[in-house]
Amino acid sequence: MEPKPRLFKRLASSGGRICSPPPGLTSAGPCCPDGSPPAPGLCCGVISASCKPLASPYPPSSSSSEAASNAVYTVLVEDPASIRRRSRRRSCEDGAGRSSPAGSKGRLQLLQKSPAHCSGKWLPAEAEPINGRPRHLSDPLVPKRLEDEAAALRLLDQAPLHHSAYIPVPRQRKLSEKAGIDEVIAAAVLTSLSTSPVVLNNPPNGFSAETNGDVWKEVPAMSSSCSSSSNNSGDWSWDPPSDLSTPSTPSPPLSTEAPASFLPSLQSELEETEATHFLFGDPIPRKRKNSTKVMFKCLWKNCGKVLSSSSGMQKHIRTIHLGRKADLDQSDGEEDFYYTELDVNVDSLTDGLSSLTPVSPTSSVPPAFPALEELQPAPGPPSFSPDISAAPHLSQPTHMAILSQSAPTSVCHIQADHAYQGCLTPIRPADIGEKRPQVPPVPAAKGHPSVPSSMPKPATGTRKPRGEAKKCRKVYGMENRNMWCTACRWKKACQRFVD
DNA sequence: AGTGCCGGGAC
DNA sequence: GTCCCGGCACT
Repeated sequence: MEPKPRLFKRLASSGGRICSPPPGLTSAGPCCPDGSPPAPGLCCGVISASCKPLASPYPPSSSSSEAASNAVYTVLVEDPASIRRRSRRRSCEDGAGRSSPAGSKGRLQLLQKSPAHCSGKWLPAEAEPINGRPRHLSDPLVPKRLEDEAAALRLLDQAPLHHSAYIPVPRQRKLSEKAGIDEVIAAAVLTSLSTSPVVLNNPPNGFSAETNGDVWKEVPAMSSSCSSSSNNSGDWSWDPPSDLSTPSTPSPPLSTEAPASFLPSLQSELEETEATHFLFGDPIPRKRKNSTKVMFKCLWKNCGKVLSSSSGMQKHIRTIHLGRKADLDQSDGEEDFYYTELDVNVDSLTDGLSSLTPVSPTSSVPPAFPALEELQPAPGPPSFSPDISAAPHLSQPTHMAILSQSAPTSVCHIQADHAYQGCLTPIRPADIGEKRPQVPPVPAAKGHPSVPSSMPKPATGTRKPRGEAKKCRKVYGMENRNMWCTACRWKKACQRFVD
């Protein structure tokens, strides 16, 4: 994936906010709406609609991002001297900090405003060249406060518009170590800033006021919710233990493997879907009543274990259900699909916590499945976004309709099917339907240790009575065999429409 | 006959 | 371990 061209596209077309040296000025000076300087010698501005990419000096073989990096855009900036808007033309450097040959004539710091992705597409903090050289957060020449603000702004601009509480689940997160550190710093700053009452009362769409000074006040809200809390996607993997007792949503582990199985051709489509989820779904309450505590419930079939920390739950799932090594902290994020977050009224908590499956009326239960969100008008978290790509086949409308029709408890059915997919080995070329998330073996079928003995078990030697439920063959027909659950395809007991 | 899926085999 | 399929039980 090459995020940069898209970044530019969006930035250019959607009034992307940037920082640029004030006209005729190179010295630093407050010029942002609230008076805080975005960076030394830079002014805030908005890319106007009349962007005109220049011919790229690069050879034809150069990437589009390179071409984009040389584009000249008309930028509306606040002139610090006259405090009036001016139209300027600036040569843009691409967001990754690669200076274009034309970089000498313009120093733009792009503050990405892509609403769709908090995921690994954001730009490393140290990669934004200012005044001709890369500026790193650790740069001693940069005042600490500016560092923090810059980091906060970067996070802000990478956060989705309108919905600080809506968390996208990234399909892929691969952050450089440096970038990760910068994230942590920025997240810490934002966290501290997010305690402002202004933040908590922000209207979801407050961000639309691009040029309004208020937008800056909202920075903490937007980015903090994205970076340090309410993230079910795992975009922001920093999940300090101290955070676990706070009413934050789980911070899923880095997922760097899962995306490997995704069809490249689906990438862009999935991204759009992701963005949609981001904008319209997955609300996770940022603020919870003091009387409630966030718990994490294992959704694994017949498990239902409830833990108080996301990391604990992930470990539980990873070790107990996924059969992975406990000592491996590395996770591909798959665990995210198997637990949900519960807002539990602390008062109702009892000793038997592990056996509880409390569901508070105010609970925000993240759909264990991305596609399910579309079926839920009520705010529910991504899961994935949850990773929408985790179940590409379910994104098919017809499929969804069928599922929702024949499976009142869609989650259960999907989970079951999902579970059986764990038996899949990656992808047989002929069967696109195989492109499903790799999921652990279904506990019921394998007699997982964690499965309670109460699990109904057909007497050995006797055939399981045929169920009443329609099976994949009937539902989808032979012609849509690729839509069958794996079990059905293998002539095994159907795992999607279980009886 | 059509379907569900067990049991076993190939890989 | 995954994946497939013969063949039996059931409708």
